[in-house]
Order: sequence, then structure tokens, then C-alpha cells
Amino acid sequence: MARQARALATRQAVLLAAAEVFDERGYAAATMSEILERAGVTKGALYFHFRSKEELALAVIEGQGAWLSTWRPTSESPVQTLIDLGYAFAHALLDDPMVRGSIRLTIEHGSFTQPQADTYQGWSDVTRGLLERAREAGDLHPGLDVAAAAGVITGAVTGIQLSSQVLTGRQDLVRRMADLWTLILPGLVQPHALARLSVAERVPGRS
Amino acid sequence: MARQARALATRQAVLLAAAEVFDERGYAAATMSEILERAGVTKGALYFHFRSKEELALAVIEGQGAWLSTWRPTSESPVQTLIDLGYAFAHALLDDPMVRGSIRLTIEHGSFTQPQADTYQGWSDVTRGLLERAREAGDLHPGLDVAAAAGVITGAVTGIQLSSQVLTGRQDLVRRMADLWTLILPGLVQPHALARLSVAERVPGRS
DNA sequence: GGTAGAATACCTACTGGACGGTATGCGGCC
DNA sequence: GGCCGCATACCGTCCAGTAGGTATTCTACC
Repeated sequence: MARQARALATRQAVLLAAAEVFDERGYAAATMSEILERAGVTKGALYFHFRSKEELALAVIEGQGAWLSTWRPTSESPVQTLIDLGYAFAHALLDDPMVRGSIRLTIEHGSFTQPQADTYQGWSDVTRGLLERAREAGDLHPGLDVAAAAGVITGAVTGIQLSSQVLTGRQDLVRRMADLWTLILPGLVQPHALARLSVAERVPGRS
Repeated sequence: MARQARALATRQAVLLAAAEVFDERGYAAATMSEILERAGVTKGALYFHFRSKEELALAVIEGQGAWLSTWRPTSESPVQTLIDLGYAFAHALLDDPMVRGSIRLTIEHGSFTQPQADTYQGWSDVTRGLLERAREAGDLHPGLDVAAAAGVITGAVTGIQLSSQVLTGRQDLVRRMADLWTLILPGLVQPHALARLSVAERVPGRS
């Protein structure tokens, strides 16, 4: 047990360092040397836990699927939950190295296409689920194609994040997220539902 | 003159091959060997025209700025022009290897940050210019923040394109573009202007 | 319009270094 | 004492870039 704890600690250190390096350099440009140096770990230790660079990258990508699956609705209103999810994701991108690294690896399509498609699909599914609940609640425009809207929102969030990163190092990410909702919501929800929504970021603690 | 023609041909062949390989593999994973092999050119020829891998990548990125600057308005209506620009860009992504490679290099932020920021800024500026003309024409919602909307649209198009590529190899890109406009336009333009717009792709040849 | 010579355009062979991965050994906890 | 967890030294490969030679085409002059 005690030694398992130590092993887990080094494993986590490697994962974290890998996420950081993948985030900064991308998969191909990242070197194992930099990862193990930053983790304060030797090559033997790293390759004991991960058999290859690719396996390590896959483990980092997994970390972000984990983040999404821990997300719990924050409101009775599905659309409000979706908005909150966007802001939560923005803050994860700012604070959580694992999410950052994972997103970079997902965006850089390359050797491993399947996990990336899964990531997009996962986000699209969550979005779609919320939108379908919103439609049942009568919040959405009647003719709206829910699947199409979910695809657009997922893609738009991806792109917003990317352009924010390139232009300002993600400093204006939260503002851009607000801009996105401001622009998109009128095409999504009916006016009476729009009035009940908080487009700006909500501080947690209220229902 | 005749020798310039030959040199220009090989230079173009190298640029094209480079764009393809960068598009398929990304900057770091792309190898000069594959580029010169695909171009049917030897190493000496390549390094005569481009002094380094980075210079070659920058030349590919330039090609896309060139594409954007050759774009000419297609309609009296600025918003309709913006929609058409989106579709034109989608088809360029499907057909023009230079645009494809350039976009991949722009999305993969890495060693050269400045040209990428310039690319985003260029798109954002064009979009913003069209939106400002639309506002002067009274087409937009009165309170709309034009700069913010331009940023969102640029980012959204980027993301749409990315997710379409990962999920379907860009097969559904045009449809996703239509979904984007359907969702965004109600938050952008006033109803009376919306009625005059063609959200679906227009075949060229009519005013 | 033919030729000398000088750029221009390109070819081949090579190099130094870095990188992912491995083999083997060793200490400490059960 | 045995295995888990790690450390170290090493290997084969591949890659960006270069050195130096060769072919091709333009210019100049006759």
C-alpha cells in the first residue's frame, strides 16, 4: 500500500508534466526528456508507468473526458446549465493543466484520430442532451434542429478557445464566451425563456 | 526569363507539396524528406528556394492571407457577403491544398506565434468591416457589439471547420456552415434584414 | 548567331545531434 | 527473499541542414 502510494504519486507527476508539455509544445514537438525532467523523474520510472509516448498522450486525453463526466447540472434550466458549463470549461482551461494539455492534443489531429473524435462527440452529446431537455421544457424555437445546434455550439466553443489562446493567451476567454452566448441565444431560445437566463457568468452558490 | 519560369515551377511544386504535408501531418511531424519526395525535387533544390523548414512554413501561411485578400464582395448586402465568404472559405478548405495547409499551421500554434495572430486578426478585421457596413445599413440589432460579434464569428468558423475535419474529414463542412448561420443570424440582424438573406449556399451567377 | 563566361538553379553525399525506446541492474518495502 | 518501483547507460534511427560539385540558362560581345 505504502509503495503503491509512492508509485501513484510519480505516475501523477508524470501525467501532470506530460499534460503541461503537450499543452505548450504539441504532441510531436514535445520530448520525453522534457516531460521527465519537469516531472523530476527518470526515464526508467516514466517507461515503467507508460509504455510509449502515445500511451502517455492517450492518458492525458482521458483526463479531460474525466473532467467532463464529473460535471453536474447547476440549474433547473437546461440552457442555463449549458451556459454555466461553458464558463466552467473556460475556467478549467485557465486553471487545470490536464484539461489544457488534453484539449491541445485533441485539437491536433494526428496519429490517433479516434480518441479525438470521441472527445468531440462527448461534448456534442452532452450539449445535445441539454438542448433536448430544453426543447421538452418549451424553451427552444420550435423548428430548431437540436443536433445541428449542438454541433455548432461545440465547434464554436472550440474555436473561441483557440482564437483566444492565439490572440491573448486566453486572457479574454471568459469575455469571448459571454460574447458567444450573447450572439447565439437569440437563435436558440424563445424570448420568454431568454428573459430568465443569465448570459453573463454566474457566481456559484445560488439556485 | 525562361530560367525564371523553371525556377518558379519548382518553387511552386515545393510550396504545394509542403502545404499538403503540413496539412496532413502538422508542422513538427512533417519531414522535409516527405515534402521534397512529393514535390519530385531534391534537397538541394528545396533549400535553394527556402532556407529552412520554418521559412517554408511561413510561405505556406502567406498563401492563405493571399487567398483572403483576393476575395471580393459578392452582394450589395454586407451580411450576405459575409455568408458567401463563409461558404467560399469552406470550398477553399475542401479544394485548395494551400489553404488547407495554411489553416493547419495557423491552428497549431507553436514556434511562430505572430503570423498566426495576424491570420486570425485578418479574418476578424474583414468580418468586422462587413458588420460595420451592415450596421450603417441598419441591418444589425441596435445594441450589438460589432467587434465582439466579429471575434465570435471568426472563432466559430475556425471551430466548425476543425470539428468537421475531425469527425467527418470535412465532408459535412458545408452543412455545418449552414447550421452556423442559421443559429447566429437571429442574434445578429434584425428581422426585416433577415428576410432578405439567403442562409443556404448561393450558386454564383446572380446578383 | 555563335561562343565565353557568369550567374542561376539544382544534385549528391554527408554530418552532428537529438529522440524514442530498451536492457540491465539495484534498492527498499512486504 | 522476492517483487515492485525505479535508476543508468546505451542503441539504432531519423532528421534538419550543409558542403561542394554540376548542369542549365542568361548576358555580352563579336
